[in-house]
Amino acid sequence: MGVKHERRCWLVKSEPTTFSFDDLLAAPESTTPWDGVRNYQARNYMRDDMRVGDEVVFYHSNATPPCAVGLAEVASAARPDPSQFDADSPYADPTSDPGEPRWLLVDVRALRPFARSIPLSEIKAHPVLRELLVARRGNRLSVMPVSPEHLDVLVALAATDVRRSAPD
DNA sequence: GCCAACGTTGGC
DNA sequence: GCCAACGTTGGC
Repeated sequence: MGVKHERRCWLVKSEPTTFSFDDLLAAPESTTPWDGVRNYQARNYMRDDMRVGDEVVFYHSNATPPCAVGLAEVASAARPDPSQFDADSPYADPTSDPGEPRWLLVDVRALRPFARSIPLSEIKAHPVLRELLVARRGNRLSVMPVSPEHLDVLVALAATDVRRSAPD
């Protein structure tokens, strides 16, 4: 028997007015290069820890309400982010050395939208999900780890109908 | 639009 | 190496 890889799970943020989960679903192969990450910690997660097939929660930031909207997966290993060398890109970094690019990206592929989106308010109020990094005050990472246990809770919650406040 | 939190920059 | 200034993120 081969050695079983431990699951690694992630959450990525995107502003839906810039790039939404629907945009990802509509992209060729439902896949896009996750470019523009300009934070060292987020870059290091992509470079050192992300593997093809890792599950990814897609989160809409700066949305009304901010919420987790669907499931995606890592679809490539980390590679240089071309936008850092594109002078016309808002993500251009003229100080990055093409021989040793500073910024990396991975491809992200949409798997399926959640049956219902889970708003941040519900994540914060949830006894387990409140531990998520995205629920922590002041957190600004655009790529962050999520434990498999937390991801499972979130996915199960997102598969349910909106909870009724009273039985019929 | 406001502002708290955070990362980065640069003077010293 | 410290830290104030600044820019950005992102919830509200």
